Amino acid sequence: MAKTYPFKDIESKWQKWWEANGVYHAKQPGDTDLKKYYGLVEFPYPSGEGLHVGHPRSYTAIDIITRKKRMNGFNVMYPMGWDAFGLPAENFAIKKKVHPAIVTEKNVATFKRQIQSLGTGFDWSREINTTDPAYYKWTQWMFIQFYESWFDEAAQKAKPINELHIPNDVEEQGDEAVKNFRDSKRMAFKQKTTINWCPKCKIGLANEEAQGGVCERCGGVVEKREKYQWMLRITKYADRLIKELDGVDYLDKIRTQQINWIGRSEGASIDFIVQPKNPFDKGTISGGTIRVFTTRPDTIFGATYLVLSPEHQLVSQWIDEKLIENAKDVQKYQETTRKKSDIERQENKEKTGVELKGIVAINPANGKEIPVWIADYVLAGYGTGAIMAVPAHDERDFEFAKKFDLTIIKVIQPPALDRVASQSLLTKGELEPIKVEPDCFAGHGTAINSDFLDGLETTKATKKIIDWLEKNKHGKSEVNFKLRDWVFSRQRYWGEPIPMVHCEHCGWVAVQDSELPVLLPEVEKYEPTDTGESPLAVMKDWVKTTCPICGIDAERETDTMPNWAGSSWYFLRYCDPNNKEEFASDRALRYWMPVDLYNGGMEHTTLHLLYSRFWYKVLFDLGHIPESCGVEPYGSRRSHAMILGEGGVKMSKSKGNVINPDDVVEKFGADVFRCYEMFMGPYDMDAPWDTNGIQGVKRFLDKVWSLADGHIANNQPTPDTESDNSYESTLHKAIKKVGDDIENLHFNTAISQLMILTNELQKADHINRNDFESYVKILSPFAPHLTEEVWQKLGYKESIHISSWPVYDESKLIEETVTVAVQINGKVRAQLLVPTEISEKEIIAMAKQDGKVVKYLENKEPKKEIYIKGKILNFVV
RNA sequence: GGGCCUGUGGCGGAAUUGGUAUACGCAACAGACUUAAAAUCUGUGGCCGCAAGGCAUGUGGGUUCAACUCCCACCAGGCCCACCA
Repeated sequence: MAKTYPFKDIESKWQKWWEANGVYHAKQPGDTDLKKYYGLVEFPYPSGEGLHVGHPRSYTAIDIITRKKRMNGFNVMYPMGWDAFGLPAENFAIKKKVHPAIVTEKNVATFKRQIQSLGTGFDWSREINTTDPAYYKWTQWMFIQFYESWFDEAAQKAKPINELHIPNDVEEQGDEAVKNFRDSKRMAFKQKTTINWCPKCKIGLANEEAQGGVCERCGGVVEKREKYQWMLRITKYADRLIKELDGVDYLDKIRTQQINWIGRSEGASIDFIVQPKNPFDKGTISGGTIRVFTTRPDTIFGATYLVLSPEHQLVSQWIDEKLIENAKDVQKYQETTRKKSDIERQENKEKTGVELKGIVAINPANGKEIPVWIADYVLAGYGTGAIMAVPAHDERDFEFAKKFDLTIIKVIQPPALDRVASQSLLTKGELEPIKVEPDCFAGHGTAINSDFLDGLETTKATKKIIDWLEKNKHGKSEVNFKLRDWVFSRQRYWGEPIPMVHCEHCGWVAVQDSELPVLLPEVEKYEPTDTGESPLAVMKDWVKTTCPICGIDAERETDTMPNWAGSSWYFLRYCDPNNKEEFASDRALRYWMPVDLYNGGMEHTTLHLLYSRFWYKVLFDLGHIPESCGVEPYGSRRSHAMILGEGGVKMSKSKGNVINPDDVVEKFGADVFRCYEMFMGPYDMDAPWDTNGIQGVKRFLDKVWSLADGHIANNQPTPDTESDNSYESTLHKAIKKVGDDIENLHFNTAISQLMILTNELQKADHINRNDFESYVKILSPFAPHLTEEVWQKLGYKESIHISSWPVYDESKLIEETVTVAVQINGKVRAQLLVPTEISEKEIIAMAKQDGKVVKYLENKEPKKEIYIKGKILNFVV
């Protein structure tokens, strides 16, 4: 009587029925009194490769959770859409001369067909696409909100630019000064930054196209080039992006990765006065001040030289002022650094540098004159782009000092020794403590002695020296971040046009709201131009426009937005996807936000997750998101893992081990596919694909099918309530465990419990109708098609997926008898089958009668008797 | 170099607060049905040993009546960041 689950006849039938009946369509506030549940998976980039078997793993996982929530009585929203701007479509367009929009449309159709064949309960009435002008209109509108706002440090929030107070001295300098002041504060601003430039292809590359410092297209080495780019001031939110994580439930590793990426470090900025070395010039020409950042100001007595990054502004300035004696060497070094690729920097960490001859810096603490160098181990982009080198307490400085034979002064201060660097240097025996000689303080103002910090532990010493620096105006305490501002320009075609106009007279001006969206024009060539400008730059008709303020001829911005733009706010659009007046109504946002559960890959933890949190906070601060939604968009964040090829290696075309979801669905059906992906291992861990493993899951569902078949065949018309059944405790245990496991994303153990229950039910000669229905219900999130078919065969006209989740009976979880293991000195020696409620006294007495126990006790009286109810009885002799 | 994670049978993996290690599934073996095979069903199964018993959760220590679980040190593998002062 073995029957195979006939998925081919069943699955597409129910998929159509569900869609036609709107089973998964979420109701808007006002149409329902139910509480909401918003489950979200990262929307895919519809690549030409089609769906990967990794996609369904997370789609199914969140599908299972949202199905259960719906059965628990929530108004569930589980939407899906397309993050469809991006490089692959554009590169394909360049190669094959097909419009990216056409390629994208085709890919979306494929993805949608594939996802729909899986029976995932997405609300397709809310489908969105980032390349749809009706969508990117709002992406552009939001960019303008960034442009029209500034960050108020005191209030720690973004505010409209017209609330920016203009200081009197700026106001006195006239309109131009006021305008510049405003522009310098905007959340979106244009700035010169370095981009990756491929000299062979003559194009600017995105970071992801220039991985490892090599051009993705030609394999050539990528150079750095300076270009004006639109930037978003995410660094202003660095503190809040860390602090406000406290209010959300993120997986620990996601939280720490975000915090590390932002990279907050506390320390001090210290000013070193620079002077010409020649004593005759002293006092006549001033070299200015070099500001450095350090996390260890307490080691200042060991600072024996300064290092600037080769790109440091002051270097060129000094050359112009003819202060540098070896200007030629210095310029040569600057040039080599500029040409150095990231690869070279990474592979060769050998220290290089050039001394700036002709100038010296004064250590403000002890007044000593120290040399100034430039070296590429100091990064222009971090801190002030300059450091005080303390070779005795920093390994990099130490290496550098050894190589160029610079002074190394060990600060005699025990607390400094706890630093890993100095410790390892000391144990290597390479460092002899050197006491600073008193005569080197001579001549330079407010010098103090290094005894100043003696005996203080690091934190106290740091505080004391900062106080001293502040009092004497040599520096101040400062916090620095690794996080950089967000480079928002791309010289590409397939992205949202940045809605800005440049006017000779008014400067940069935002396009008026009524003119949005700024549509992507049709172009003939998708290649970026030789000058590194966007392909849009050659569209003279499109570029030419008039200034929204003064009306004279003006030009459009030709750069487009990065991929990350559309995905920074898509979860807001789902709340109200067809709204033509706003990106979403207040009412819809108040009801749906924040997202209850957001799932995505670890690879998006640092970029997408951070960007979208930032984007949301700015909109929130500006009042575009209701207060009641809170400052964070995602209430909880979880992460899926990868599905590997057979044998545990990454799936790739070149290895030929790619599994196509279509083939799996064709051969086994969607329910088997879903259950298999949930059963293969813990959800948050990588798991290899196993063709045999899927066979086992198929057997399981076949078993369920024939069980149901048998049950329905001798189905009673009315529900019976017979309750003396052997499977009962297993059933109630399963209701509890499957429910708990779903909430905790432990899908693999939920399925194993369902297998155990199925095996048990198979042995039973009679199953009560109520019990059988509970069984089908708890299976339904995993195998939605099969269970729907069974459900309707049981006579129901409504979907099983809107039925209610069964409740387990606590009293039925407890079995009447249990097996207790009896241990002697922690080793199991006997098993006793006893009534669950047996008392400690009784079981001890019983155990002592047991032959094996008697043997191992060897007539000795136990020193200790430990009984853990229903589990273990341990005799210690 | 820094951060995070993982080591349990032939394989994927279970083990809720420390309480019978190896659930569930795969593969394997034996049997039933069949002319035969597939499918299905029943059974066996950590390792050594005839057995009694002993040894087993990467390695070595520790805490405990009791450790996959907690602590310390180490080894192996993976991922991310990487000259971040």
